Amino acid sequence: MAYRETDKVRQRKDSVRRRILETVRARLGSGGFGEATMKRLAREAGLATGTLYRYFPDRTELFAETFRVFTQREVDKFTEAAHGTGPCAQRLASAVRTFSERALEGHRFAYAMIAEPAEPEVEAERLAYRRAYAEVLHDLLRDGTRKREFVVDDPQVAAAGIVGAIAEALIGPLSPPARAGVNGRLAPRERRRLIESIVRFCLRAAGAKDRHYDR
Amino acid sequence: MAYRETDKVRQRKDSVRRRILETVRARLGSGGFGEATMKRLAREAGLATGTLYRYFPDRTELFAETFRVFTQREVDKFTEAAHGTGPCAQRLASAVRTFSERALEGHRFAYAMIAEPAEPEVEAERLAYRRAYAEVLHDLLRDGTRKREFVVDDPQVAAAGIVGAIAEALIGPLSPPARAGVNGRLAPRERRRLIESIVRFCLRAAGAKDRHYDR
Amino acid sequence: MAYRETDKVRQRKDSVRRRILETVRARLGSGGFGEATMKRLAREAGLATGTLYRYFPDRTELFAETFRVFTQREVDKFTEAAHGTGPCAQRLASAVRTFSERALEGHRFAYAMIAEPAEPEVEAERLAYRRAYAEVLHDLLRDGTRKREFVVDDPQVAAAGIVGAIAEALIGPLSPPARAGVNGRLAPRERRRLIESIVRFCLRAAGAKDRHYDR
Amino acid sequence: MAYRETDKVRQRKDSVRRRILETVRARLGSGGFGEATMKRLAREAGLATGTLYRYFPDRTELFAETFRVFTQREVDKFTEAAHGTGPCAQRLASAVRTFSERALEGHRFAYAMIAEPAEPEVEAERLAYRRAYAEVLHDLLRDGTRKREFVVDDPQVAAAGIVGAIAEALIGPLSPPARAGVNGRLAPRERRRLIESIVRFCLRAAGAKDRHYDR
DNA sequence: AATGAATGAGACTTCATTCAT
DNA sequence: TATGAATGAAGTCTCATTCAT
Repeated sequence: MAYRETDKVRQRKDSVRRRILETVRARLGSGGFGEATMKRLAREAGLATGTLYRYFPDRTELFAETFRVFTQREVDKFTEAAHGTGPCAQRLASAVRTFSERALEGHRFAYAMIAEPAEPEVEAERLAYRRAYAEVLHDLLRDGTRKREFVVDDPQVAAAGIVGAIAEALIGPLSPPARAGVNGRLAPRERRRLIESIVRFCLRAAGAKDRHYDR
Repeated sequence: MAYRETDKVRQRKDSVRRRILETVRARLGSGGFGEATMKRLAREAGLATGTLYRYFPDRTELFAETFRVFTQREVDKFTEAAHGTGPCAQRLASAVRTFSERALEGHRFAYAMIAEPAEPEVEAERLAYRRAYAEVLHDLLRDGTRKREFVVDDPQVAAAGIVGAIAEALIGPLSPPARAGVNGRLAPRERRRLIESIVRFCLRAAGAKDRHYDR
Repeated sequence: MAYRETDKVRQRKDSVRRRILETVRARLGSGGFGEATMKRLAREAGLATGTLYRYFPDRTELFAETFRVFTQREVDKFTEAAHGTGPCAQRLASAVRTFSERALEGHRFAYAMIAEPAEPEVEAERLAYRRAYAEVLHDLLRDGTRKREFVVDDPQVAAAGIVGAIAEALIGPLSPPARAGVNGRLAPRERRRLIESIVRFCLRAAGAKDRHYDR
Repeated sequence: MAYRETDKVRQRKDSVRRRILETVRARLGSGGFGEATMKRLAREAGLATGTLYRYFPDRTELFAETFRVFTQREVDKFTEAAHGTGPCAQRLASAVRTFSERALEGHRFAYAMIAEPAEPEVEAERLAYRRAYAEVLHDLLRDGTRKREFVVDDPQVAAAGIVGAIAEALIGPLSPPARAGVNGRLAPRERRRLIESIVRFCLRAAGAKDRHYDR
């Protein structure tokens, strides 16, 4: 019986690949690049070192691909939230909430995605990540300005500013650990309050007339 | 006579120490942690590797101290700008300008100070750095709110948001390279315009009634 | 019918085996041992890595067998040329020409066969290769000496010397690239001239009275 | 007391460098490139791995430098022998003896120097090595031909041929182990006889009229 | 019988740190 | 006190070999 790349094999390969990417994400999310050695990643994925190299040509590309995959996922959610049909302020509020909630989940990973300097290939992915967010916001802000729902001088600056504001408010020193409970996580109640604070801040920064789009 | 000699020696040691810290700053400012090897830092400071260890116990502490020293310097300037006697909006504008200008100067260094994940000791310094900024802003925002010059729901969130907004708008994808001229630097005109955009964004985010504190 | 099936299978296996050996030869002939990884060889033979191990127990034995097979082929040609019925000098000239021409064809492969140090098992094959040539020459030189056509003090040394002289003159620095035309190959005219120079050198080294056995 | 590269330190460094090169030579001389790993070389030189990299930028350059150093030494001796004032045949005999004796000492090392394919940088050194020998011989053969002491058709081919003949006769299968005594070395008596056989072969190959330049 | 995914030892190289001079 | 030579642990990556499919 000749060897065939059966469905089973292909599924298994896909699953291994996903497992590797998920492992990288987890490690970046708790220790940053410094701790993400190939050997350690392999061990944590339950594989041999060499196996990583069957799926990705080198360490750089492994990280770049991780960024690509998870960026896409995040940006999709974000875009979906921002592209509703309701009032712009409502859509902005929804987008900010989405971003915030997902970032609070993947704390340090979002951090690594947004901030951690790395090799040029990775920087390129990071750039795409930030830009994707900024662009979605940019469109939303311009739309809102046209419709007189927002007052924004420079939509590009405002878009970047909102992204940065959320990130900083979420992962900066004010919230965790400063506001964190045990094990560095916010209690659900605190967390909701923090997010709504951020939402209001962003709405105000966008010059939204109506800032009452509470859930 | 003996103690005079001692004095001279101390001065010399201080000077070497400052030189080392300045070298670290310069290197972080053009290459990040990755390129900041002890050997290279020593060479760039005109010293031998071993000499660095006479001034700092290890690499971690060298970076931590660098952060400490330059954080203090930056925060001092920032505080000075924020602590004037004029209207709060004017003081906020001035503080934002100060932060922005200094960050644009020391681009990558500010980046490293704000963003680059590192060992816990360094993270602690970074935390202090961000917190120092946030606290100055926090005070200013509360002051402004009391005086009815600002409208802010949660001063802590707003403070962090403003810090993040500035950082993102400055070092995010919007500015260099997207807005950059040749060699990655903004032309003075563009640069002024960018900073004023950021100032207006922050004033609005603070709910400032009067947003016309142009220079 | 069963045994016919078996026959067909055997033929197929032989054909695969030959294909593998030919692939090894080709790779050694253009890249040496360094580039001859099992994976690459498998790919170039149109097989999977594992399949190589069904035909040869390990890498060492694969190379050893390659040497064995091609050595035999070369030595056969050489022996045929040396074993004619004409004058010894003529036969020597013919043998030298044969060796030279074949070596110039399979440049790097001959090189690998003659020179490249390797594991003991391969060295053993290489030894056989060199010895086979030397023995054929040895017989010819003794024959010629008895018939007073040659003057040779020590036929063993002379035989080895002639083998070495040919090899060196062909693959040493004198010929390619020093004498080579484009793409490292001698023009046919130059090539003929080089070979005839070598022939004359060998004839003289054998003390041949008559050295005019030009083609 | 400021640090100064004292003579003692410099001498020590020179000595370490020589020790490393000698270690490489020894290892190439008994195992070839395959066994010459950086770790093993370091251990055999009594150093740490990293120390090798203080003296040579990488493995390739370490080998290239080894070749350079020992090539020069060998070629110097060879040239000295060939450049006497006596009859050409005598000088050829002397040069051949020199080459042979030294090659018999450093058996496999000479082999590695002459034959083992390696990275381009090493190949370049090897080329220089062979060419240096060939050139010295080439000059001698031309000189002898002018003075009617030699009869040679193509001095380049003859020069290469003589180099190859010596190498093959010495390190080929005929001599060790075939002719070797215990531990792969020739007895002094056998050794002298072998060398004189080679000398006579070379003299005849050069068409020397007088072939009696025994020691 | 054939496949190629997986393995893991081992190669080269870097670099923070120590210590004799 | 300053130097920089030496160290060796640890990182990335390769590749011969095994084995479930």
